[in-house]
Amino acid sequence: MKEVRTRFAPSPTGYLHIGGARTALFNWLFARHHGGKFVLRIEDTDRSRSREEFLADILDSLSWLGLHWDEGPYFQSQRMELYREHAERLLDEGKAYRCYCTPEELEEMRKRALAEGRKPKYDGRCRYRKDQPDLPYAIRFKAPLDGVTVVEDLLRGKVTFRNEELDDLIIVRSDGTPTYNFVVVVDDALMGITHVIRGDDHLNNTPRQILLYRALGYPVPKFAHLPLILGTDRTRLSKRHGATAVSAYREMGYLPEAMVNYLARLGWSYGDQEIFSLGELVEKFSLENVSKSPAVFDPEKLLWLNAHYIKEEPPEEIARRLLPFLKEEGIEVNLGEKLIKAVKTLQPRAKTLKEMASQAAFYFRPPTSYDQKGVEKFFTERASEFLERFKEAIKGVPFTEEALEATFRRLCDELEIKTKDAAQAVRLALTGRTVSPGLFEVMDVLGPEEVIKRIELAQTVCGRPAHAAEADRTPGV
RNA sequence: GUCCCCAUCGUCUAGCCAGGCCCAGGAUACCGGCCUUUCACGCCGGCGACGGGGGUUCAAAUCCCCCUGGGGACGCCA
Repeated sequence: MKEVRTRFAPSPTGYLHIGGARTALFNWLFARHHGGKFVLRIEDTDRSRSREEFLADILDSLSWLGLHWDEGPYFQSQRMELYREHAERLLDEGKAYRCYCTPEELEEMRKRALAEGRKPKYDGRCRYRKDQPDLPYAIRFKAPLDGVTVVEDLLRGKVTFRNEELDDLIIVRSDGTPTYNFVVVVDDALMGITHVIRGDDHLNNTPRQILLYRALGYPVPKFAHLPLILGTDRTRLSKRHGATAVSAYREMGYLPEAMVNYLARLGWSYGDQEIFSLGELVEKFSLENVSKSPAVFDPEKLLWLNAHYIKEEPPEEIARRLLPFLKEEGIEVNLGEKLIKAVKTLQPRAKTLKEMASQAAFYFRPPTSYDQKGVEKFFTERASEFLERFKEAIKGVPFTEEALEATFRRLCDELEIKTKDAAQAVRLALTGRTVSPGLFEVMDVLGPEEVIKRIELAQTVCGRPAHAAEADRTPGV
């Protein structure tokens, strides 16, 4: 059997978005699953809208997701000669013709057709034209006027189009540049693409493309049209629905593993399984299990998967990826033992790396203020006494979670203070907040000197009800 | 408007092709409980769907038809 070759062909007119990423993923998975090749091609024939910045974003995002291409990127802008030759050939063979209609005229015809409730369609007025006026012209493909064209879709089966529904599409613009439906055929044919896997929005283009393959004498590849990804309002996912760029999720602290896993399950399934690694996806992916109906993008489920991978991956790895997010928080640390320990305490608590960075901040700088409600509730005189005794007590025990907890509990009994109240006072002293990872793991990360230092700092505000009204102020004043 | 595609919990989906094992399973979200030094995690439980109507059949979520609904396409964009 012939080697499977798939491609992803984005146009650099926008960031790589969720939908494009899923198309890329499915193509990549299909090729990998069948031991074939995945080709990257950049469709930059629209020179005015293409931008370098978008190209970089697409390449970076694909790499970030782990979707490495075996060939390319090819650039259509560098293949113009090829398209010109093909167009010329069709012209010579009488399979295409010059059209002198102006865009304005065509626009006019379209409007009228729509207004009269007809399908807007070129009437072919230049098709039989014999003269060749000295005017700018576009080149149109001469499509059959009757009969049908059948698309054999791997997902949907036979889809039949009546040729009379199709019109003579423009393959070369009056400025000499080729159009999408034409270049895509030339390129897919020349690049030996065996399976064209793309969005449902291309299904209507497919019969025209098949006609072009035939006219050009190239073999027709297999097609599979994926259902579109929709926003919550059930219209095609777009910027209006919030963040849609893959890079935006990366910046928000999502892991590529979570994104890939989510994208894979959006329109594809494998029984009841929810969690898949890339390798597992390669092994299990099949077009047969791709659903035919459009799917609504659900950020909540993506978030859940992200939280899952944050919990599951090795702390060292998470710590490494956390670094840039810490930097954004103004925290410059190296990938040391303290960071890794801190990450361990945060793994079950953070849903994104960004969130984790913010939660981790207190490990690296002492509180500059204390949660106001917490101060009122927990920085009582009793707590003040407890802090003093606890501070002294821990100096005499080994600094391990177990020993610290034992000491803590003993002291609670002795001073007849509820563990909850004591714990919250200590938590507030150490972190400045009423919410944090477990007390003793926090202490373990901070180390004895820092713990004592922070308790002493807290003692300057704890147990001074007169000042409670202005709580949340800078401690030590 | 015309053409094309689609139709199971709010959402992602299993089941459908090879009808009975499905008064429909999983996940997420939400609600409740347990665990507990806070918050999470985790565990347990709950809520929640076969769009409607006709057929075919002993039997239909599963097969057929119609309706409805949703989406997409109709560019000298890709």
